[in-house]
Amino acid sequence: MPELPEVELAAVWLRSSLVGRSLEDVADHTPPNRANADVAALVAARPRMLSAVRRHGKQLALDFDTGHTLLLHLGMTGRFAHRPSGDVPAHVRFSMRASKGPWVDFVDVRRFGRFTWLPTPDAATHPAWASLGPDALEAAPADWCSALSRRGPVKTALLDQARLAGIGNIYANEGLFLAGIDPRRQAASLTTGEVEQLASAIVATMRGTLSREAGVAMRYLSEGHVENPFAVYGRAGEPCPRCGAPVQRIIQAGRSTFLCPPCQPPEPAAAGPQRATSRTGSRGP
DNA sequence: TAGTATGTTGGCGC
DNA sequence: AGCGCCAACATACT
Repeated sequence: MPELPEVELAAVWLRSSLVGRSLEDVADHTPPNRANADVAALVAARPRMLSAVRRHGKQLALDFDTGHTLLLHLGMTGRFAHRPSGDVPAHVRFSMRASKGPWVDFVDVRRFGRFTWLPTPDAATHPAWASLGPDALEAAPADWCSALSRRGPVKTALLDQARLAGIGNIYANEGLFLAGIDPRRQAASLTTGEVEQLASAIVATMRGTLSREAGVAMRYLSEGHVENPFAVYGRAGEPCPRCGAPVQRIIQAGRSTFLCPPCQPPEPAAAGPQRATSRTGSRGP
């Protein structure tokens, strides 16, 4: 379930499971007909230790003692899980095991996860990292303003990893609802105050997930269904938790958008140009 | 069976 | 050039 909070939890979990411990085994479980050169290179390098795990947005960098780095994106369904022993479950791509520890499996049902094996620890220069905007949990107010100063709907702008890194469909939807902003509004039409409200709503929702799932996420492979913890995401037709009106689902840029129309009204037409002008003017050269 | 799914990317058209 | 839209990627579930 990887957006920024889930990737951060994966990083924390990998650090506590593997970093600094003696690495006993690394195994490639990719089927031969889908062989992956980067996973093969990881195994062939025979690393003895995972030295550090870093995260930026939804990207992970696993630094090994050999000087190599595995860049890893979890895609839609990538996740790590403990396996005490026994048969390798379906959809495991590769596994690592520290001495006296369980196997740590990278599992990816839909196989949208992407790896890149780098010969240096300098992940920051790789395009997958260099092209990312500021991390959503670290971004300053000015970063949010500039990320949302371009054309296009605010919902779509939030999903652009080159503007702000780490926001996915869930947190974009939740943040816009909590801030009372219509996802269809032009990003550049938001006032500075609205941008600040949106930023704090997204950060608060992310921190909520981090604290709620700390120590709970990345459990064993078979887990029961978890209750949807979000206000509007995935709740089309259900009553809005604030006003009771039915949550509406629309499509933007091919992705589902959930909103409560009364709580997220369109921008009043008369105020539009004034707001856009005031913010643009304050950023002048 | 058809529709939908938390992400990214490349191609196409404006 | 830059931007938005959409299909594709692979698989599971309702």
